[in-house]
Amino acid sequence: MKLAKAYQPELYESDIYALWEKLESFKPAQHGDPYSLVVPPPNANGNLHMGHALAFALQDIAARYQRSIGKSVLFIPGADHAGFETQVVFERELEKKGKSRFDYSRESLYQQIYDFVDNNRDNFATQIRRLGASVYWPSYTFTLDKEIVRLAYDTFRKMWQDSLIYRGERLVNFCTFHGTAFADIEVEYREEKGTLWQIKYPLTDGSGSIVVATTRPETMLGDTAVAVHPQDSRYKDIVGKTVRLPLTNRDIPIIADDYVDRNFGTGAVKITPAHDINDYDVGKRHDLPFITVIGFDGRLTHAVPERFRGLTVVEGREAIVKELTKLGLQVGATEHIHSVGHCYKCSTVIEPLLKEQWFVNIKPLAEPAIAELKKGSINFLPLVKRKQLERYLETIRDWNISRQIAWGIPIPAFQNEEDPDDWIYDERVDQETITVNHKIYRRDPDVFDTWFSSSSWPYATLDYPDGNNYKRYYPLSLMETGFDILMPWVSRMLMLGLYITGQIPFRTVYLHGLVTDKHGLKMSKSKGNVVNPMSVIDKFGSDSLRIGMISGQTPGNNQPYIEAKVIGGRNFCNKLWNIARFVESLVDDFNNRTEAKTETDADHWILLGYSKLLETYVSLMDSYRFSEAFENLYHFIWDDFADWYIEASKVSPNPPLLAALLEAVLVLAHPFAPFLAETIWQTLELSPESVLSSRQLIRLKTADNHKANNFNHIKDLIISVRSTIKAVGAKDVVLYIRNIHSTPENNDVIKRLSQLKSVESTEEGRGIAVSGTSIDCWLDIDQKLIDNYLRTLDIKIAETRTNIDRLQTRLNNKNYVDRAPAELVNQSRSQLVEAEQEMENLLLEKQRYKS
RNA sequence: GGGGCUAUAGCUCAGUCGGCUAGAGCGCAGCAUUCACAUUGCUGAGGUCCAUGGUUCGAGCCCAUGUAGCCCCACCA
Repeated sequence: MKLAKAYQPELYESDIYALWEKLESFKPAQHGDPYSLVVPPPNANGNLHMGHALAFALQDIAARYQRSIGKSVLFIPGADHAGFETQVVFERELEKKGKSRFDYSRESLYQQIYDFVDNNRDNFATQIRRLGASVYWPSYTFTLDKEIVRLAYDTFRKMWQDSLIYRGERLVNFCTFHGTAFADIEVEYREEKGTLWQIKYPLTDGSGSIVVATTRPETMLGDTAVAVHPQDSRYKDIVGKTVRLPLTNRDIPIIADDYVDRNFGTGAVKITPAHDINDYDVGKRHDLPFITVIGFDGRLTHAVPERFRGLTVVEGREAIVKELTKLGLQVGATEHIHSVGHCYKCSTVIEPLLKEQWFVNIKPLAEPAIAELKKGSINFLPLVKRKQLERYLETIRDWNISRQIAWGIPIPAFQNEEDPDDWIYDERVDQETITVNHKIYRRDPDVFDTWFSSSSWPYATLDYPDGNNYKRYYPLSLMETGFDILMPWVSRMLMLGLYITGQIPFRTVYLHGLVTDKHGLKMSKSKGNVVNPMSVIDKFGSDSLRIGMISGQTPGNNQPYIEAKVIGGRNFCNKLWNIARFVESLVDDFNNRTEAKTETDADHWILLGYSKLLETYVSLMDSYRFSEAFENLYHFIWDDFADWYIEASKVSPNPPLLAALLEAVLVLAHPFAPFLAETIWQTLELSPESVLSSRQLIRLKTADNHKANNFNHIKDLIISVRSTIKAVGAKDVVLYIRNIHSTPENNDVIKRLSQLKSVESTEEGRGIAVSGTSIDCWLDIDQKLIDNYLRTLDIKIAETRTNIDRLQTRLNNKNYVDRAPAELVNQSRSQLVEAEQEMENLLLEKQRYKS
């Protein structure tokens, strides 16, 4: 089969992926050291975005590279039910039909969302295939798969038995629009302008009053104390007295607590234990009553005077301030900037509300994780993220794992109808009530936080505890994910991994940054700056997208999506394609070719280049420096192979060597351009038994360094000649080259690549001397151009002088000579000798033309 | 309030152990054109490595301070 003139990815990509699947190319090899990685499961309901394109590129490059060095690679794909996220998406669908989640039972809602996600699954898997991800599909895992649910239950039960789970009425972050609680980390804080009101609370005994400062007057109806600082002399005498809470007939105590900041506001704080996290702590310390005045619907409750009941928080605030003002109790209002928590989906202000929830006592889990981090047993890229994670774990609060949504794993806990404190663990979650010991228990309607189950991902996907995969591939070699989920996900995987398996869950964590638009702004639908990876593939091909994403990429930094980089990738693919076409034109049968012999200087030079490349490539790939590895490969293929070696080949072709080089280079390129490399491999029918994707790195024969270096001199000469010809504006020039440097074949290369009229061997110099090369040679240029030549000569003389001065200054510095490594000093010395020689030649040359 | 990141060519970014003339891609200027490839080739211009101070024989890199932009965490009633 012949290669077409230009690479058209759309003609090949889907066939190539199908071929890989048919041949089970991504099935882990029987032999070889294990290397494992798991896709951080994208939301099963959605389309992949640019962040996924980057993540899959990085992961797949790692996987393919590791296969090429003989590892047994297990690369596991998966999808996340993404509880709350997905329910929100589904609710929007319902909304379009004029329905809401309240129209259905929890079971029905679950089933509908399940079907909805199931319908989208093909779409999702197709996109992963289009990205070329070399995942092993039979190991595909979904976060609601039986085994995953099983593990979530086992984990919950183990924690229950270890007394790490407790149920408590705590303040939770509650979104009154979505009707569910969130973990601390899910709340989005924003700086906002608010008002700080000063409100006078009269003392019950009529002996005066105390003024408190608050941004939330509506919660005063739930106040159960006023707090001042114990050392605050202003209030010393009234601590222990009570105040009559305005708008109510309750008397509440004035207490002393050093939580209070004397310098803020009036130094007196109203304490509302049921609606503020700090007040909650104060309330606990002082054993105050908890009065809930805001309900889960975001409206004032029955605990407030009738005229305020049912008002929203905002309405209540207005009404209360109005009434206080009328009573003369509102004695000040100043603008105040503070940060307010919002629901990250709907922006509703998060209310801290008292709610019974399941919590994980996190300290015992965090401590071993911190210890592992400190030991450095996990390699972080970038390293700085390790410290950040450590700090996060040191201050982490207990983890609320209940969510009040339908889409998720039901919590396997039941409550005694008679005794609310009697909770039992039971997995019969398909039943609303169960009977145990003649007592009726009612199922907790809540589901687990998504992170609770997805944090078991590293071992759950490996069939913990009995699976062979677990035994062979745990801990994972690599966890590649976005740095935005370092805290919510990576931290929890680490804690759970240690807790359940007793081992770290992964050896290396690679964190990529956010893919922004070209101006560095976050991509979002509302800004209209979203680029869809699938349309990029349509336009430029999958490999081009991949190369565009990883070139210049480093871990931990955001990176803009730049189309020019994708185009650069496309051009590279085209270059490699055309190299293959050139080689194809010289080789009849790739499988029955004679062994490559090394003949010309160019042959030795390219072989030496390849072996250097191979060494650099392996060391960079091993340390996850993909961008640099690719850059080296890119320049070898484009500059060395195409621009020099192939050009030289046109003078004296060595087809077997060209074929061997092409083959070798395709193996190195395939992690970066898998579709292209495989297409060439298949089309040229290289090693027909195996696809490229299971081919290991190829070591070529060694080169003669002396001959290779000879070609370097030829290269320098050609560059100098080109540059000189251009500078003086000559055409059709003859080059004379001294006999000892000359071989007929190199002369032909020089002639061709410098576009000379001819190259002739000579004993004596004729014409102008070519500088910047160690080969003695002369260009026979037209006398009329001598002035131009002298000008370029002067420029060169000036440059050389600068160089000599710099080297001399350095060598005159006694400290340098004494303290710098001898190797370096010697290098400087020989550089100086060289430069001086060059100067001498240049001056002589100038002298020749002076008259 | 605590912690962190970033600042290098017109643009987007690399730069590992500090090593001497700081790189890439794109863009720009000029030249080339039936040749594997115009998705091309060749030649070239373009930098106070944010600022100041320090350490060092030597600093883009290490230390200190500052400036600008960004992020994370946590509490501000």
